[in-house]
Amino acid sequence: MVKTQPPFQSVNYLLASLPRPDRELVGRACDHAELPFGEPLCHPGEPIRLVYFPTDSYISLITPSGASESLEVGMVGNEGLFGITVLLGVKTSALLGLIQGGGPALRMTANRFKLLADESKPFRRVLNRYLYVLTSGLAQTAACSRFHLLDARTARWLLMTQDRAHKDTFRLTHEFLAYMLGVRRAGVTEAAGRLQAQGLIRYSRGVLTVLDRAGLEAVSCLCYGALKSTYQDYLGTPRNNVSRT
Amino acid sequence: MVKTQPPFQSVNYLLASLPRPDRELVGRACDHAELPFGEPLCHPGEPIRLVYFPTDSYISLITPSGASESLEVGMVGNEGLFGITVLLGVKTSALLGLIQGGGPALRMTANRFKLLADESKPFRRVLNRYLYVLTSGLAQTAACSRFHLLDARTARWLLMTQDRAHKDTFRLTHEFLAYMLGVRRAGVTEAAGRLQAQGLIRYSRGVLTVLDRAGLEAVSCLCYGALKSTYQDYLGTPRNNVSRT
DNA sequence: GCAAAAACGTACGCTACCGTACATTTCGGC
DNA sequence: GCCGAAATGTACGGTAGCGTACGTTTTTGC
Repeated sequence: MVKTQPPFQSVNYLLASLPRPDRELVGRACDHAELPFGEPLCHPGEPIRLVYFPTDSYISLITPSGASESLEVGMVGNEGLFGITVLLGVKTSALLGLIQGGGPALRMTANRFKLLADESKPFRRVLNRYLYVLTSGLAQTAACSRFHLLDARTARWLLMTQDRAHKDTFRLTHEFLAYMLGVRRAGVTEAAGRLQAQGLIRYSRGVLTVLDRAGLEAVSCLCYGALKSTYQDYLGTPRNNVSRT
Repeated sequence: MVKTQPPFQSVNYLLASLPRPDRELVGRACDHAELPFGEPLCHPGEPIRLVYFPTDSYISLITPSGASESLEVGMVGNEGLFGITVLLGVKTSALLGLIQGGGPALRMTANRFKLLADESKPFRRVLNRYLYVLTSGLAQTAACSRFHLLDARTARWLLMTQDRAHKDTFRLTHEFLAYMLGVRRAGVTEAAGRLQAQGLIRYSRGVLTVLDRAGLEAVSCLCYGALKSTYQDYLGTPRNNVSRT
């Protein structure tokens, strides 16, 4: 809502959806941060000192189940925020927050965040709903990673990432994607190879380009659409829309 | 070896952990219900009109990902409640609530619940923490069902169920367990057969008995212990303990 | 007491993915 | 322009669980 010469998507939807007074109240509590690509934002078990509202960055939420067992269970872009559990009075992260797309974000201290949530009813309302949506996503992801084939899951992941990257080219290695999906790197190479052979994507040495979104959606499991429409249902209503000043 | 007649675990830990005034305030809003075995408590998409605090019953939370794809992502016994999303102002269930162990529960209307949560700070505190714990469980389950072998998952499930059943014998068919774990019925038959051959359980036509808890814990994945200690961390502290009057 | 259904046992080919290993290509640093 | 590291390609035996089908046993309903 401030941001002087941002390249592109300099809005966080959660904040933008607030009525003006609340938006300004919350906005004043924020400062800007630049999230560096590939860095962990918060390790599991660590205290959450700051909450982040990505504007043109995005973060993976990863469950650290065991030594080599890891799985992405959620994704935070400019449609959400990192650190929502603070709303519940829990200032410890259960998940690993990994900066998946570097870029700008707004942030504030966890304490300030909690106070504002108590103070502003519209803010709290939006945060409650976001927490619900994120939680629904966890259940969806559980079923998805249990049942759906790698090609479909890969396609879904690429679509979700592109939505948050706001561009059709972004940094991504097979190794990293394998880590997110909880599969072998070699498995991702094969899946990605198939998608590329179908002309849906193109990639080379850590840079991936989406060529055919509709094609990816066809390959993807229905989880993509389901997650999107859940968000829409709870946070995309006219009442919460961005289109006001 | 255990109680025979009224095995009544007639306490709900969330309620019992409240300071006396709040406990009585909340208690007065409740009435008693008998949950019938095997019945759905709430279908996904349906409104949550009542929230339930099981005392000697338990409920499975199941994500309905697709036609034949289903997966249990959480379990509610007398350590929790069904309908926690009402706390977020969302009176729609995203999950299927299935009565897995019939028995008594306390309940109140969703509206009343929300009002009480706004009114009583200790109540809200406990509910917030419970929501956090349940959410952590979703992430854990996602990883578990992705990585762990069927024998381990079966053992974990049996342990978690026994904890909520408060007895070592309870109703359970292979068919139903397969539905929970998101695998074939035949697969469960094999896994359960192996556990039985090891002398850990005994079962016959829908009735299962746990013979060796320690043995089951050895077979189970670490998820069992992880979930339990997460609950303990956030809802089992002295401050929230039952041991006061 | 008998048919029908419920619960469980088992078998068999199949497939997606695993674990591991090794080769190849490209890029950045010097 | 060379070299090491990063990124990707590929291969191969192994396996857990799948889909399906068909038995067998026990319980239930009438």
